[in-house]
Amino acid sequence: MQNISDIIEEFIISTMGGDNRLDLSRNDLAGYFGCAPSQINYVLATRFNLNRGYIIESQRGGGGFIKITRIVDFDNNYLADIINNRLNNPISYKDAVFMLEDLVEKRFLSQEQARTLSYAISPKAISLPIKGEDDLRSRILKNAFANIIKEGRV
Amino acid sequence: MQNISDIIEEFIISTMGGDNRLDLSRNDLAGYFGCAPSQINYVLATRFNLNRGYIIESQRGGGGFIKITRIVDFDNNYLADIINNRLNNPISYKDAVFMLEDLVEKRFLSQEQARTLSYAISPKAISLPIKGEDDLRSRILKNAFANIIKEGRV
DNA sequence: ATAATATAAAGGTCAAAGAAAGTCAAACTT
DNA sequence: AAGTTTGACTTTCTTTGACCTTTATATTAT
Repeated sequence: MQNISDIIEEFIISTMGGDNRLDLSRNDLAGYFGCAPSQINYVLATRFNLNRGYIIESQRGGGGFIKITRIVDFDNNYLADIINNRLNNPISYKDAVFMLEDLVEKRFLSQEQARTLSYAISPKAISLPIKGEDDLRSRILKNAFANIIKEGRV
Repeated sequence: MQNISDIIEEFIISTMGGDNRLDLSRNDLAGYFGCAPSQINYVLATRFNLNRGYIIESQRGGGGFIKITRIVDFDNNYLADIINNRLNNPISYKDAVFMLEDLVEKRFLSQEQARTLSYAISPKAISLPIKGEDDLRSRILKNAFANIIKEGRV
């Protein structure tokens, strides 16, 4: 049986229009899917976070809302942030795959590059006898990105 | 009497459709055959591993699954031979680069795939605090090649 | 009319429980 | 000896619920 989080994720993505934004009510959405409201937070935290190229804003109280925005613009800042910040920390396989997909959409990587890298950093490929797989993964990606920048091509 | 592992193996193979893929639930399958769940892992590890031309993906937790994919034409593929033989042993960076170039020349890899992989397996990317860099390198390539062959059929 | 207070209407957090799959070594077969 | 079977323990991911914080609106007091 498929889990609810995946279903909610799909729903959000398919509901998000061409403007890459979506306003929603946490309680309504939870009601619609018959789940606990905090489940929505779980989905947002695991699927619509920065690694995946999303920003969440929200407001509490009467008339409260949750706003999801897909980051569309790709510039040196975005890339620098990835290389200098996010990839200086360990990264899980799942997060890394979403990061790669995000970078394909933003035209920094080709599909082929992203796929090839995803094979190279999969748990099957790099699982270690010691702790540190997520750390190794970010080093591999960091090095690959640096070289791809050096190539100076799309 | 045939052992249960063989029976499960046959079941999996015969259940796998023309698309050479199968999604299964470890617990359900174990329940169906009245064996320990870990028996399924044993069957997968001994019969559906990379050396035999299969790729396993899985997820834990609610809605978890195990996905088996058969790499078609695995047996008569030059890459597959490399996977089965050379890449079961450690490989240095230099040797790996030669191997990649060779595979590009023989048209098993694109330039871009080879370049991307060379970034991922460079000493800078994967140097380890412990011994084992060359071993890690062959595992990365092995996994990447297997997945690239798998792509090729689609 | 204004300021202070109360109430209701959101969303947020966190930890415990649940649901899978993974690991590993001991025991068992052949 | 090699291959198989089992089960206890671990890890990962998801779901739920109790409790918390913030904000808007309604009510009350001055």
